Amino acid sequence: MGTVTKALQLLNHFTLARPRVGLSEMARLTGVNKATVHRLLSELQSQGFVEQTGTGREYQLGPAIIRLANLREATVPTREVAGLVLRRLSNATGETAHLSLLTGHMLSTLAHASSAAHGTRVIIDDSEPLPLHATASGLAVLAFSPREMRDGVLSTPLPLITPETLTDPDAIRQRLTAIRRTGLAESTGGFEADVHGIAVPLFDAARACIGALAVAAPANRITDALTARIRHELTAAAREIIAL
Amino acid sequence: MGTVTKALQLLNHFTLARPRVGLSEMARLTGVNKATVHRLLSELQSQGFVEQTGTGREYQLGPAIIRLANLREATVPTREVAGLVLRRLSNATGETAHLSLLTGHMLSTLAHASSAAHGTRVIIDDSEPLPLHATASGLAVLAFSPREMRDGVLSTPLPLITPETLTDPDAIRQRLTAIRRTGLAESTGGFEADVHGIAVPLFDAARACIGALAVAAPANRITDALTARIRHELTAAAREIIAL
DNA sequence: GTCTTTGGTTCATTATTTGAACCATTGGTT
DNA sequence: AACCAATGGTTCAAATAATGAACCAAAGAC
Repeated sequence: MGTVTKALQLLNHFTLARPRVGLSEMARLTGVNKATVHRLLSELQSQGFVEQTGTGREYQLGPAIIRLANLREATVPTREVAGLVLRRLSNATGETAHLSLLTGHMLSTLAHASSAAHGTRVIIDDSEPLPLHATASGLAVLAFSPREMRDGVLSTPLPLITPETLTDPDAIRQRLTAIRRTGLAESTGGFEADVHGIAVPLFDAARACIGALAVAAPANRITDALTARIRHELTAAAREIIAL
Repeated sequence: MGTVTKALQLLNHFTLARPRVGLSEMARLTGVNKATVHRLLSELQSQGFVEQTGTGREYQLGPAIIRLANLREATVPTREVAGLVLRRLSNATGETAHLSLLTGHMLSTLAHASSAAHGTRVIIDDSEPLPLHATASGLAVLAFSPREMRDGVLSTPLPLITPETLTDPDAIRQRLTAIRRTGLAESTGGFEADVHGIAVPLFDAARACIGALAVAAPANRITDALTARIRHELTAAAREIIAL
């Protein structure tokens, strides 16, 4: 694994629940030598990708990321375009819709929209990475990704996120062939308990799978009629997205 | 220079004016070998920090940056807090205020606010990096940074951005000692023609200079009364910011 | 006061990065 | 249609930078 990759992966250990991470803790989390972590963090810090808090102890994400995000938004207005589609999709289904793109071996949620149709709804956290094996979106992407990628993901141990998470590689492969047949992925409670997700894959101009569009609903609200409606709206919305 | 730093610096060559960059062009822009650039971009791509457009030619900033920015905003609400102060500052002065933080050898603008008091106003682009030698904010930071940093910046050739840009290291050093005395930096037209900037440095809990707070006004509107007002409001606002 | 953990540094060993030269492909020019 | 000059991408020996065990000093915890 390249040094750059290693450095960038450090950033993935900052989460909502753990926004600040100390040097030793980061070494423990990543299994990388402390000296190495220190050098990588120093380089990230010198470029503003992380910064040290207050009196200089723990590390947290830095301001350079904000600047680059502003630039990305200004030049690649995916999010704006996606916003329109997502709002329509969430209104049409009465549920929460989100669009997530492949970044490394996980999905980054680009944008989401939820409907006011019900008092309860699924909440999406745009800053939380989605695992490929435990979400409908992830399965959709996995199903339509190149074989090497699939093998890469399924050959590493798959974390159990909820008691319902599918972690058996063979069982997942079976699911994936079914998904390839239908073009639709579904998953219940594999990432968040009581959440049912339905997702379709998204492709770029070179026909490579780059992400997924999904609708998530509270599991108890799921009926055949609702899934049928969601499936229909999803495929329609996906066609719109393709015309980026 | 470390490999990670080199990779991260590639990202700085994406700008509003040049959002997509090809492999050869990036090699030319950075002076790095094409093969090296290719490997670095591949690593950045594998983590979603850049992506290739459409049929796979040029590179552009990737979606992972958006996810991290969301996370940074959610966990380090600097921008929200800064927004309040900036709005007050811009209202009090009738001009445009912005807060920028040091990232590497440049400043990243975290947030800005402008006033509706006049028909003309300075426009701030949050995605544009500010050079240290050509802006009031940059001079403020430079003046209060450690000597090694100052020497590092002033020993490399300083680009002429407008005809007015100060590029002579000795002249700049003189300005910096004056700035250290007053605690205030001013600059006219060094970065954008007809823009007058006034800035104060910001420090973290360890008393290290981490950025600057600034007010920018059209040069033709500048009077002694206005600069006095801006200076007063700036120092007041800076005190608020310190209490992050 | 001692013990443990923290952030950070050192330096010989090791593995990765580097770049000149090299393809294959595309798009423009004559 | 032949040619030329770009492009994105690849190869491999040589050079360089990354690595990690051991080591500090400082700060909490007990």
